[in-house]
Amino acid sequence: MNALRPEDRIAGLLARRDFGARVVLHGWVRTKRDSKGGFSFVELNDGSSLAGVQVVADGSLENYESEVLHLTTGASVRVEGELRESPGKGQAVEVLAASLEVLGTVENPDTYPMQKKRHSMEYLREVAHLRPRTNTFGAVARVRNRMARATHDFFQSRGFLYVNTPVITASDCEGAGEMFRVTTFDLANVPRGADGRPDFAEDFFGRETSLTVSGQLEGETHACALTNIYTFGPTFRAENSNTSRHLSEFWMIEPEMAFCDIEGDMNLAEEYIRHLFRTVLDDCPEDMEFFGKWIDGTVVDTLTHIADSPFERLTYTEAVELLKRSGEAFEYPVEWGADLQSEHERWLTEKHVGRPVILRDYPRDIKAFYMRQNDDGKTVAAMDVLVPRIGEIIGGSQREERRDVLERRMRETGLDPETYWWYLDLRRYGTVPHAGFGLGFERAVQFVTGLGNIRDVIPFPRAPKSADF
RNA sequence: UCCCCUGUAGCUCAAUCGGUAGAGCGGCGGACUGUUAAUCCGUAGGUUGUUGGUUCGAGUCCAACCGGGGGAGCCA
Repeated sequence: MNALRPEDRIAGLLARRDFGARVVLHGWVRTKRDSKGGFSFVELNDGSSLAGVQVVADGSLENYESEVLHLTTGASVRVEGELRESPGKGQAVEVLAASLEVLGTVENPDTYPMQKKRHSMEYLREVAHLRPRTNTFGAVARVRNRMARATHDFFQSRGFLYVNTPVITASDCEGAGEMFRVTTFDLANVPRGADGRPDFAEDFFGRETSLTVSGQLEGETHACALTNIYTFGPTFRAENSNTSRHLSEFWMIEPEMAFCDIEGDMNLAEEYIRHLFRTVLDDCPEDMEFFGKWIDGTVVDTLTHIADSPFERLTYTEAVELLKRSGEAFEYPVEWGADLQSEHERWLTEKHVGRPVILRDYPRDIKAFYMRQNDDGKTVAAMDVLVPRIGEIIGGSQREERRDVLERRMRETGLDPETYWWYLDLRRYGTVPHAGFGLGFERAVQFVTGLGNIRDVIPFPRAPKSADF
């Protein structure tokens, strides 16, 4: 029994018109409609497309009374039959079963969590092992997959090397939030030094280690040798964030380009996002139409619009001026030097321009140490891509390539240059201007699908107090 | 972590002022029909999140805890 080929899957079958052909198909029952007139309609889905195929099972099947009539949503079957033009509405083709083998019944139909009805997203999250069997989560899985492939296509076609940066890191401060510790210590009996603190020299790696919050610093090492690279891997943040757009474990794409400045960084970010949207619109029209109909009526138009038009670009300073002049009654005042609040970002993307906005040149005091100092002495060459509804989808910057400036900045922000010796070496030996950014993959999927909660665009969401499955 | 809302049947929800726990969907049984979220009739299904408190009496009021949602902060 080999893996099914695309042409043997339901999506392939639905495209065929060679009526009369003998076909074999496999899938899970979505609905069944019986006719005591002697036959049943069994709708099968195998995840290859949103649409399923209607199987006509008539009373002549030897197991019609004993098995077919008792099929319920969720049962798995193998069908052999004939491809026919469908006389019914809603589908062009159907399969008249010559045999219908039940591979797996649903043991307790009254408590099977997936019913032939709409379920709430909150409920489906509690049955994450079965939710991919729904229309919504099947569509999310296909779109997510297509976006992952589009990511590799985009960077590969531009000569970027895919680099795998470590998941376990010893960088104790990457400037991006709380980290999950990695240890093999028996937590009930942690070795301690004379000062009473855990003695990490005794731990597995002989030092304190954590799960990565970003592959950027390691990515820079390869950009400073191979020129253009990107990472695409899991990222972990132990922040106690309870929102619809944060996860404790998420996937991030981080390109890093040598011989590239902040302008090039923004150009690439914009191209990349538009490539993602265009690809999904072109290749997943059925799933996108579904999201438009059931999740968010505006997604298709919004994506089309964004794919076809340039992003708005503003400096942080210009954005602050706009916000101050907006006449909007914000809960938090807008002040140069302070981070923009959610309400400010939303006003900019949703009300002011109505599409993505790239903000650049932020005050250096609210940004990370590695961002390149601008000549004004006050700002750094940082950029954020903000989109309506989600907010920040990309954060990036031109990196500080001047060793003395970088080292000074590290000291100012309380970091010990010693621990970043290898990062500083990149500036010591053949330093080059370089830039990069990080895109939150789930936020991109969330934006594309229109789903309201980021926990519904990753198969098994991890969030504070939530690591089921 | 903070603010607000919320937890009742497998699911989505109702239950007036504190007074016998209800419906739709789903399941099961039947009827009917080339059906499409099929339709119609019948039927089973409950420790009202947990613990404690107030009360003659608590799904309802109070407290703590646990879970869920929305918003904020942190960020991608």
